[in-house]
Parts: sequence; C-alpha cells; structure tokens
Amino acid sequence: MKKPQNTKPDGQGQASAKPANKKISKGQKTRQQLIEVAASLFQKQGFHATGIFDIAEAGNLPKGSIYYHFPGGKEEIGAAAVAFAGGQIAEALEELAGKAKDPADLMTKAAALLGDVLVESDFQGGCPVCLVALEVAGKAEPIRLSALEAYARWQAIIEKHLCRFGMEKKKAAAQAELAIAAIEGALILSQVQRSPAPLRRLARQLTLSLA
Amino acid sequence: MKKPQNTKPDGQGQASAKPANKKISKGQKTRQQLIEVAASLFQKQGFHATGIFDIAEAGNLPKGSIYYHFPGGKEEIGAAAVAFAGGQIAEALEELAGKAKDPADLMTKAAALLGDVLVESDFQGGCPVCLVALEVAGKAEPIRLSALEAYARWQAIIEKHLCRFGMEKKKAAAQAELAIAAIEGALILSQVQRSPAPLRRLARQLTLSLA
DNA sequence: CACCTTTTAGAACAGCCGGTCTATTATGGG
DNA sequence: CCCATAATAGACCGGCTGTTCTAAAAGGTG
Repeated sequence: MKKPQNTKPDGQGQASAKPANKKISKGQKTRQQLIEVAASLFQKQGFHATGIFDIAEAGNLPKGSIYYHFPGGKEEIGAAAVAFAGGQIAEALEELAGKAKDPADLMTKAAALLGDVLVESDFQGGCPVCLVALEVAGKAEPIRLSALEAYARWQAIIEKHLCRFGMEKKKAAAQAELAIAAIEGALILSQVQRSPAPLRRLARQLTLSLA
Repeated sequence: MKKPQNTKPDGQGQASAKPANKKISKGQKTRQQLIEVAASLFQKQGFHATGIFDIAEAGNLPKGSIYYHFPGGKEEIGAAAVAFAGGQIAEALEELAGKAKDPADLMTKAAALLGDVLVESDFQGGCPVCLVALEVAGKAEPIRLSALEAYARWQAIIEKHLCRFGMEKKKAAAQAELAIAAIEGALILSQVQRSPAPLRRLARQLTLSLA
C-alpha cells in the first residue's frame, strides 16, 4: 500500500482541460469495467488472493495500466470494488423491497437471492463487502468506509420497508440491523456448510421474530 | 498448497517406536504453541496476510522448522488454528452457558465477551473461524471442515442451553442457528463500524425474539 | 491533417512468499 | 554414557506480487 502518483486522471477527474468530458471518456468506462471484474474476483477469491494481474487479465489490460486508472493501487481498487458491490446489492434489495408484500416476504426473497448466487457460484460467491472488509481490517481505511456505507444503505432500505408496514421507527432500525447481521451470518454458515439451507432456515426464523 | 513430505512426525503421531509418548513430546508442545500464535495472527490479519515467517517468528522458530511440525504447510496450520480457535470459543461459550440464568442472559454475555475482545484488540480481533474460512473458501477443504465443526459445536451448546430452559428441541435448533448467525453478523458490523454497539444492540434484539 | 492529451503496452524491479533441503544440536531411553 | 531419534537452524530456490517507468498508440478537437 504505497502512495504512487501518476500523470493522474484526477481520480474521478472532473477538471480536464481540452478533450474532456462530453460523456464518459473511454478511460472512465475502462475504469468501471475494472471495478466490476475486481468486485467479482474479490467476491470469489478474496482481496489478498486476488492479484493485480488477475484483475488486469480479466479486464484485458496489461497489469501496468491498472495504475493509470487506480493511482492508489490495490487499496483504491478494493475500495471502489466494495463500494460497487455494496451498491449492486443495495439496488437488488431495493427492488425486492418494492415487490415484497410484507417484511417476511422481503426476508425470504433476499435470502433466496443470496442463496441462489451462492449455489450458482459453487459456494464461492459470498458477501464481497464482508470478506474484503475483514481481510483488510485496520489496514485500509478507505475500504472500511466503503463497507460502512454499504451496510448503512442496506439497513436503511430494510428499515424503511419495515416502517412502511407500520413498525415504529426505533424498533424498525433495530430489527433492520438484526436482519442484516443475521443474513450476513447465515450467508457465512451457508458458505461453510456448502448448502443454502442455513440461509433458508434463517429467513423463516427471522420471519417469526417479525410477527 | 503443495504436498510436501518430511521425515514425518505422523501429523498427530501416536505410533513412534522408541522414545515416544510418555506425556507430550516437546515437539507436540511446540506444535501447540505454534497453533496458538497462528490462531492469534490469523484472527488479527487473516490467513493470506499472515506469512509462515510471521508464525515462525512469533513462535521463536526459524521458518524452515515450521514444516517439521506441519508437513502439510500453511493449509495444515490453518486447519489446526481454526479448530483451536473454534474450540476456545466453544469452551468460553460453555462456561457462559453454565453461568447464565436464562437464554437472554447468555446472549448478552456472549455478545459482551466478543465485544470486549474486539475493543481490546483495537477492532482487529474478529472471528478467526469466519475470516479464515471465507478467505480460503473452495480452496482448502480441511480448513472448511474445521470451521464446520466449530460452528456445529457452538450451535449445539446454545441449543442445549435453550432446551434446558424449556424450549422444544426443534425450535431450539432453529433459534440456536439464528443466534450464531446473528452474532457472527453483528461481530462483522461491529468490526466495520469500529464500535461494539451493533453487538450490544443485537443481543438485546435477539433477546426479544427469545421471549 | 496536425497536435496535444488520454490511454495502453510491456518491460523491469525489488522484495517477499511458501516451500525444500541438509547439517546440526537437543532429547531421552537402554 | 551411548546412540538413535526428535527437533531446530538456517541457507536456498523458483516464482509471484505490487509497483514504477518509459515508449508507443489511440483519441478527439481545432
């Protein structure tokens, strides 16, 4: 985790002079693609087991070029990937929350979704936010912050949903936090057991405490 | 993860001929010590971020000697460390279960214990079982099995405790699984938030669903 | 087309990692 | 006290890692 500095694309570069942002300069597109493949790799293999080379290869780029898009190195990629993955899950959760007919339904559907992803990936696709955040705990603040935001957002979505079905705000917040923790934990159990059963059972059990 | 082979201490060596097991051959003691320091390092830094050298150093041994005690290399150390850490937590849990005046009390005390460990380690000491297991998911079966056993044991302890307080077996099993998942998840939230609050709130919330 | 910027290519590097090997030193039963 | 064995010491290796650097190509605007 050194501190390199390139002929910088400004990180999120808003202020280039001449041939700049009409829409999204090719570089931003490449950067986004790299974030996506990185998120996928981190989810399956974890942060430390995924090399810069792996990410570059998956993005069809020589590994040296990675540092053009991410001057901050692996840490910057990690933070971006966690933020992206967290956002993806938030979006999925929001969609489910919109369609669910009640909180119990939401829990069941969310657990089912995570279980499906897990099974389809041969139990490699757990929660990327959790895995990466724990791996670098205390060593990469930007990554922690990305994870923090992801969890807050998920919790807010569930909390809002609970409120919508008549739960008072205070209780909803606590229940939402329990739901996030329980699902996260059940995902781990499912991964370790190589079975979606824990996730399924948890949804049922969580539902009971919601009644 | 290669497959080395030494002039073997038989892994758990029961069958040496001449100068063998009166009590615990010094080697077994060293091995145990290595497992303990490895477990501690894995808990704080994770599996991949912890080098063989780190473990050797912490055990006051040159790194080459590690392979005398663990012919299976890092994977064997990992499996042993996870099993050990899992056992330690199980023992602590059993002690708490013995002293707790009811299930709610057990949850509260368990969460408090984990929270204390977390805070004292500057939020580096999460759950080693979870972290290591996720890091090597799909790549080191022995480690997965160690984690599996740990979770099963924890769950059994809680289940038994719930039964002791009058819950029917089936429901107790489901509640115990929820408790494990929720605590595990809350530990992650606490670590990411750098605050023991999630763990504390979860214990309260879990208690409600127990009533 | 000319020209400056953005972006990619790919080599190079120092350092570390897991693992192996052999020589040496403790250990402890006979 | 002897001697086989257990255990430690420490050098060594090939390979990989994150990172840096410079040169070339692509891109797009005037």
